[in-house]
Amino acid sequence: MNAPNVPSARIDQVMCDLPSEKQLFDLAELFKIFGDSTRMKILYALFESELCVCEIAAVLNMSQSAISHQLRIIKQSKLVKNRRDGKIIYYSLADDHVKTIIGMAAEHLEE
Amino acid sequence: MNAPNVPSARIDQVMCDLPSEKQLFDLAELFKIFGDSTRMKILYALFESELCVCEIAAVLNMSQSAISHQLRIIKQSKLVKNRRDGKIIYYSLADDHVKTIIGMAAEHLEE
DNA sequence: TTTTCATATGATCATTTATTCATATGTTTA
DNA sequence: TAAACATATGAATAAATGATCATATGAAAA
Repeated sequence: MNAPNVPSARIDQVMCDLPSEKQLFDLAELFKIFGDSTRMKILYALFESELCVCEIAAVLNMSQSAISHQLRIIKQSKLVKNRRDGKIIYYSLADDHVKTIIGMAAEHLEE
Repeated sequence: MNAPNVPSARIDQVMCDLPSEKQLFDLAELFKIFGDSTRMKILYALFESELCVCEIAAVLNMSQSAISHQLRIIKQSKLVKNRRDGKIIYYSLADDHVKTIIGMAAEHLEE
């Protein structure tokens, strides 16, 4: 059940070239954000302009609560930021990384 | 509970600029691949060179079965390919998209 | 200050998912 | 052909996750 005829030196090599457990975990956590249709829709909606929670809920035709829960998750990853204007809270993309990352993935799918 | 003082025209605008339901779903499905530590480790291990299932299991210190199940999922997304050499099956990255996509995400985390 | 509106959040439930175990498939070697 | 090896796969289980409902918070308007 061990690796076959391969010198274990090669396995050690690959092993120690891996990023740290924490780095790998953080990366996976970040990608989890994109790995859900609802969150993907929210991010795409924000491509256009900043939107408040109500508007996002309207655009996705989902409940305010569901959107709010998802926004909380997305916010943790620092992919979006928000600002308050009275009782309304506007969300927007934090930077261009979102577009770039999604763009790369979209490219893969086109082939 | 509807969007506040915002003309619904803006909501319609954003709505119809969204990619199709299927495109959004496929994108999310692709990102799900990266959204798990084990699969992330497998992909990183394959950055170096092609590896057989046994080797990957050794590198990640996990069971052959667990790795095989995950490879099946990754293979569906066409991110990896494989070739058979006798009883050994070698897996490798299908193209450079994996590196690019992960690279972009890693950049986001570095800030 | 009471009401209303926009958003956030805790609990719950149903679904999805990752691993394990047992076993099947397919290839090589004795 | 039988035994050994590498990989794949189905069933089962525990843990994670997303939506809903009810309710809390916080700000503006009446």
